[in-house]
Amino acid sequence: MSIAIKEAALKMFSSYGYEGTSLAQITDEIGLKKQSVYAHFKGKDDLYLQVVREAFRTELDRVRATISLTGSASLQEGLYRILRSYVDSFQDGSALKFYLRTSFFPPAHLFDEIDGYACSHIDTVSAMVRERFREAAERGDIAAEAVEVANEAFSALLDAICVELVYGNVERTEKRLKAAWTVYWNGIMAIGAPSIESLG
Amino acid sequence: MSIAIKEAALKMFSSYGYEGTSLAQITDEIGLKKQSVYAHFKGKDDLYLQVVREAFRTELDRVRATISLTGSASLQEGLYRILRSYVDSFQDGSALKFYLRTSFFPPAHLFDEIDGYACSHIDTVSAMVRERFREAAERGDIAAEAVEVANEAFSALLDAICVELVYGNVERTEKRLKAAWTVYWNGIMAIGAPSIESLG
DNA sequence: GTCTATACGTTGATAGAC
DNA sequence: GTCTATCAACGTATAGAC
Repeated sequence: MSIAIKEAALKMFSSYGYEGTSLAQITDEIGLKKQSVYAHFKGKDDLYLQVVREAFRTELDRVRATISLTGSASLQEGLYRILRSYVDSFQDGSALKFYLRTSFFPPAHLFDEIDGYACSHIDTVSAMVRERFREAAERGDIAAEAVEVANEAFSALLDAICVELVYGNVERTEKRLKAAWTVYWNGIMAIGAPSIESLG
Repeated sequence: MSIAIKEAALKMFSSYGYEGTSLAQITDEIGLKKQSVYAHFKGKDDLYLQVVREAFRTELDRVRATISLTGSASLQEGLYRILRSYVDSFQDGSALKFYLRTSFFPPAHLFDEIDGYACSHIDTVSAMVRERFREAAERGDIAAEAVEVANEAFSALLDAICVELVYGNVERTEKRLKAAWTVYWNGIMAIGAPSIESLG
């Protein structure tokens, strides 16, 4: 039952936020009375933070698995598959949706704790992706001097996809992904390459 | 006094959200009692929606003025100045900060109205920027076939900058802007140009 | 573990004196 | 227009029967 509460909480919190979700709304989802929450959690904050920790863990595992699967693919294919995985895994009740909302606008009194988790998550993901760029540079697929810029720009691209997911819908996100990816890939291939103008 | 209430409301709402901000918190900011709000507004929703409308208007005016000022600049210079203006204008009590929060996660019972404003805002900004791309294509500064893709990717870049503003800080945003802009500009210049590989 | 009953603070909102 | 007083509703949280 404790996991049913956390599942319902994840769903409601990611749709309505911490302050916008009451314990009654959560328990109504699974046909329970709000008082029963206190048999499993110390209170609302405890429930929320447990959901935070599990969702962040789940989300990191998902990203790690996705990146791991791209090990044998080309850089181009691998990066694109990573981006696509975000679109594919975003839905109601998903750890990704909750992660995005709570990272962007955490409840003020829990900011420090959540910000710690969020920064750690971002750094870890960035480090894993950077490793892909490094390997690609070693193979000569991209310029060595492009690694840091490409990695930073990739995290920006990732955020842009996430924004469209929380803000718009899947169709709009597909369109954005297509355009931004084209520009991004052309852009990192041009770094360290002979410039267009000097060839003109 | 009515504008003082709206200023305080803008600040609190953008930091703590609709549900996370009480009328008492707003009036405390300016040494007023919460009951006095009802002499100027019908209620919390009325206050919030008036703040929404004014902030969206202010933000659109700001963007329009910025883009207008880039009329004589090159595409490269103009686009970069637009991006920079977001970084420069983001601060506590700014219409931009409020706009971002309420657009991303509006209170559920006001979703339809706010979503309407937000979509209108995005479409208007996108149209203004598209005009810059169109002019650049006419001058031959970019490929004609690049206009739509460049515009869509630019709005993605813009969102990525905004995410870093609400999420991180100005320094991190500067770093991201530098990297993402380099990749973006290289990327749109490569569209319609002879590919790197075909020159190798 | 879940329920009913209850406590208690805070919320948005109204009435009326000044 | 701002204040004090007051309200009903809802929030989190606790106590105790089953």
